[in-house]
Amino acid sequence: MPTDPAAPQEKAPSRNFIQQIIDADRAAEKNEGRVHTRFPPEPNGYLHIGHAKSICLNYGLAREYGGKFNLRFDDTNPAKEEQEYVDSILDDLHWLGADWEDRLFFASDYFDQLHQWAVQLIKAGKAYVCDLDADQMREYRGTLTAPGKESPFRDRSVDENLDLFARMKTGEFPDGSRILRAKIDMASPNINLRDPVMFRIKRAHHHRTGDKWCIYPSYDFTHGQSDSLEGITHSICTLEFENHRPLYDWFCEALEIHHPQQIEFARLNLTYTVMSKRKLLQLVTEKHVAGWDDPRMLTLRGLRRRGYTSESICAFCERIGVSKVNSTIDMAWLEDAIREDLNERAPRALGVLRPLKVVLTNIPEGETLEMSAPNHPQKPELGTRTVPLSREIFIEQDDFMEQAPKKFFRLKPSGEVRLRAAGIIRCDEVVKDASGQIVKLHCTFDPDSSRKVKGTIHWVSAAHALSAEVRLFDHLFSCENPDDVPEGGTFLDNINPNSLEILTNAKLEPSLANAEPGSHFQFERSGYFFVDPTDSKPGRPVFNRTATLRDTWAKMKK
RNA sequence: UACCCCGUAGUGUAAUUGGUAACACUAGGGAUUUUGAUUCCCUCAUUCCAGGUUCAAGUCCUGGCGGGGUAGCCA
Repeated sequence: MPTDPAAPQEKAPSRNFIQQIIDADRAAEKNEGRVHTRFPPEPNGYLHIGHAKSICLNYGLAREYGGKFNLRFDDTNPAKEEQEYVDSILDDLHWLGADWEDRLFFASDYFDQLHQWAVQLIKAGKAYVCDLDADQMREYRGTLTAPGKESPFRDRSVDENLDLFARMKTGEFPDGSRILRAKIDMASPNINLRDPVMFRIKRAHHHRTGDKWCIYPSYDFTHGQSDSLEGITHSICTLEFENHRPLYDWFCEALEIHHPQQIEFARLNLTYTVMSKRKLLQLVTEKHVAGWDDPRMLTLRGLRRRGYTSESICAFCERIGVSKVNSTIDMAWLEDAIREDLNERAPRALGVLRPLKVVLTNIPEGETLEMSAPNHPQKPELGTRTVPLSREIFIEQDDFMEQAPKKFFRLKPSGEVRLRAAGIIRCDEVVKDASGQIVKLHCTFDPDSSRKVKGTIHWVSAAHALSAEVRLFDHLFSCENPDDVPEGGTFLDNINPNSLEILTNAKLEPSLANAEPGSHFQFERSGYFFVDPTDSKPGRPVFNRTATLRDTWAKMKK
């Protein structure tokens, strides 16, 4: 049917507040209509899902408006930064799919320019060298409710400031003995404007500039200028920098340079996890997890190893939106995003996590039947594969109940159930050991599966099964907000002791022996699994459970 | 007790800039199903509170209340 151009159009997709700002800027032809964003990580840790939100936002905006996107490392504090982090961030960004083309920058590239600008501000009487030490600085700064007082060094002459700053640079003074400050307003209600630090003396080896410098610019004296130098139009950061914006603006104006607009949005919070670098680091260093790429960690490396795809993470970031409201997203949204992606792309397989042996008494010993199973029920074009069936098979322990409730559609004594892609079995006998534990089931197999049966279960032929290690993960914390602890407690008290379960005796269909590390499968009725890229060996894959399938039965039991 | 930001279903994001609350996820129902999966339907808010302006307020004004941020020579 031809579309009628006069017909009411689909409602315009809603615009978030940043898009609205950019729309307005472009309408006013600000920056000649250009859009240029950037992602500015400090290389002092690994990227996590919260960074992904920022990356998708910045990169997405640049693409949407046909603009540019830069990657810039904010490396102004050599004491905390390392090349290792630079490398991992580069790698994670590539994986995520962000493309900065040839625009990879480092704030440390601008140290000379920043130094020059500092001299310029000194000459303009807008910056001075202060001899107060850190404790004195704090005293003079005042408090949230009380104004600060001016430093006794505030009115030094330009020449003296120039001389002192030059000597700071040449290394004449010890660390912390002097500092270069902007001369703004010690009584400002915004503490960031109470003569903030521009350059500090710090003898530390920088991962890029080595020992060239012993003075380093502060964040506030670096960030806006770096944006400016790169022609950034919209400098997007998180809410805690709101109070820094007046200072960002002050430096751009005092220096009379291109003035990007800082825009703040709410950082991502998720239930059942922590997001701060400090806490993630603590989890790693105190060995509550195996490392930065532990599949339970919401670092990009952790998610990647867990089996999350970059597409699912971007879809998630798209779905959560962006605003200035402090909010906490339900972890279920992340799980939903990966299920949605993997449901499409993951080929199906049969895998029994906790095996229970079943003897199909009417199949002769040594005989192997070849069953044909679809690789994807909704995508016949993905074809089928052969799954062997023989006298002894494994089924999931949960799929048999001796005393079954009425709604239990699986196997029970004298009951029938369908074996996926095979046939129907009837449970004739429950075999137990001396202690009453169920050892195995005796069933009869009916290859005619045209009959209607309530339940269908997965299975694996015992003689052909691949025994594999399967790792199951749960939330790292057992409550929605791990930081919600009684007096004297810490977030570590809320660690979920059962967040990792390793199954060493899972039974998988034999085709999985050749599963490629880094590939995804759905074990039918169970979940999505990822072949661990670092621990798998040829012929001996290790599977990480990325996510379970939705399970309405499990919910009914509650 | 200072300044700044923010309050819309359980969660998150919208609402053509003053025109009668939408979308997604969750939850609860139902249909289909050789995965209790997928898919598909249905149900769930008078927008923090109180005044005010207006024919009309989630949107504007005033005053409350609530949440968050800020006192590194961290970013």
